[in-house]
Amino acid sequence: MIGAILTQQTRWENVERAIQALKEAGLCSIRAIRDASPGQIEDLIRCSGFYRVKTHRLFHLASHIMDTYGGVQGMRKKPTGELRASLLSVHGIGEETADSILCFGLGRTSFVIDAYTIRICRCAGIPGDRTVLKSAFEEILPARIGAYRQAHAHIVEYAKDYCQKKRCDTCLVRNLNG
DNA sequence: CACCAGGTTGACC
DNA sequence: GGTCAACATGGT
Repeated sequence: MIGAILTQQTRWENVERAIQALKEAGLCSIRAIRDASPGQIEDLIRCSGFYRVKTHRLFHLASHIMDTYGGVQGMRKKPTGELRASLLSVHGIGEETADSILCFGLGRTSFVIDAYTIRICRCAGIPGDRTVLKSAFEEILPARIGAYRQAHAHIVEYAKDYCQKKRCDTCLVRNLNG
């Protein structure tokens, strides 16, 4: 969940270092973050960029979870749809981050649609916005969490190698809205 | 030095 | 309802 916030518009390699720093400081948990000082969190996650806004977002998420569910454990028995709406109500958490938390954090079969996925679908001639593509993937994928995680991971890996700026200029799909 | 990165929000037309 | 800058550091 913490990684989902930190990776917003940021390479995962930089996020890993921030998470390692949080762990070494004993602050890599929802409760610990809620009770930490903002300055300390800022220093620890600096290497993941946007450290001030991300610190705020971590606090928003942490206090929301503690206040609403009493902790991460309290989220386990709730239905996925309810959790998703709940997460989306947190300032700084949009659809991708919410699905990322559900899929990779809580093991729910809620497919993550990121900018790469939309871009690749455009390259492949598959139209539709995030909502349409999410439904399409969820109809196709087997209802196993491993399948959801791997499919997303494979798309990101593929995009890094083949859908970067140069190649995408070739297939004219730079504009995600067009 | 220029450009980009798995996103979200709020301001402005 | 669409477009755009802000957020900030690290890598190529």
